[in-house]
Amino acid sequence: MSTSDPLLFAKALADDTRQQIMGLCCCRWLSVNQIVEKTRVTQPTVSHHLAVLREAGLVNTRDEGKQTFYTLNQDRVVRCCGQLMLKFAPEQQLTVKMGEIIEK
Amino acid sequence: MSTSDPLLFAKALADDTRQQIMGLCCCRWLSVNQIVEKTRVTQPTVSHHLAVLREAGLVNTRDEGKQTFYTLNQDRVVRCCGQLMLKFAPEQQLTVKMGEIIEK
DNA sequence: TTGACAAATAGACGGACATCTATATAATGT
DNA sequence: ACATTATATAGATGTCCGTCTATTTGTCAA
Repeated sequence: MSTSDPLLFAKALADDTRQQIMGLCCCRWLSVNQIVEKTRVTQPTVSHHLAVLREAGLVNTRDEGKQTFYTLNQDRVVRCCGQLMLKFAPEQQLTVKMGEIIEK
Repeated sequence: MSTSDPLLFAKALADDTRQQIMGLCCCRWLSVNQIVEKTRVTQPTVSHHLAVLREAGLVNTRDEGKQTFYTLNQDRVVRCCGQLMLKFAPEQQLTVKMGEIIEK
């Protein structure tokens, strides 16, 4: 799962519900049911989206009894974005520009 | 075109042909026909993909007589990736990690 | 072991989209 | 004006994918 395929990454992000789930799982662990409660889709649909995110390496999982908890893999987000920028913005002064973006 | 919508950005990237076109237009200006020659799809298909990239602000255009030249908007790639990281990797030390990614 | 709950899987369905052919629009040269 | 070339647009078609219902798998408690 260390190969950061830009296409796989982009496809995983290319859905509204999935980005919503990513936002929910950012900085915290949530069970599938907790995610279902916070979205407008059914449990199987959430499971489906979590599978897509898992295959893209974008979430970490932790089993606990009957429940499975998910959290966003922030490190992977950074590495995938980094890959994208290396590929599609090779002429840019990345460290400088990133500094600007982070500050404002 | 300054609103960097993460979903629009991801959808624009979520296609193999489109990423291929982005790679071709990276660091140089190409006419539509030149792009067609370097891909395996027809001219209308290339025009369609260029329209998607244009609507996402990912390409710049220059008209010259009959031809239209396209080039990748690297600055926007950086800003969109920056937005994604701010949204989905808020706990990461971005400047540090980006440094690591750029070096290796 | 049975019942209840959590999550994953299977299968169906509808809409979104990538691609094509055909045609329109626009610019240039004869 | 007409022919030619470059690009965009229209419309059709097939495939992918997001969503649902129904069911299965797995875990825990009584």
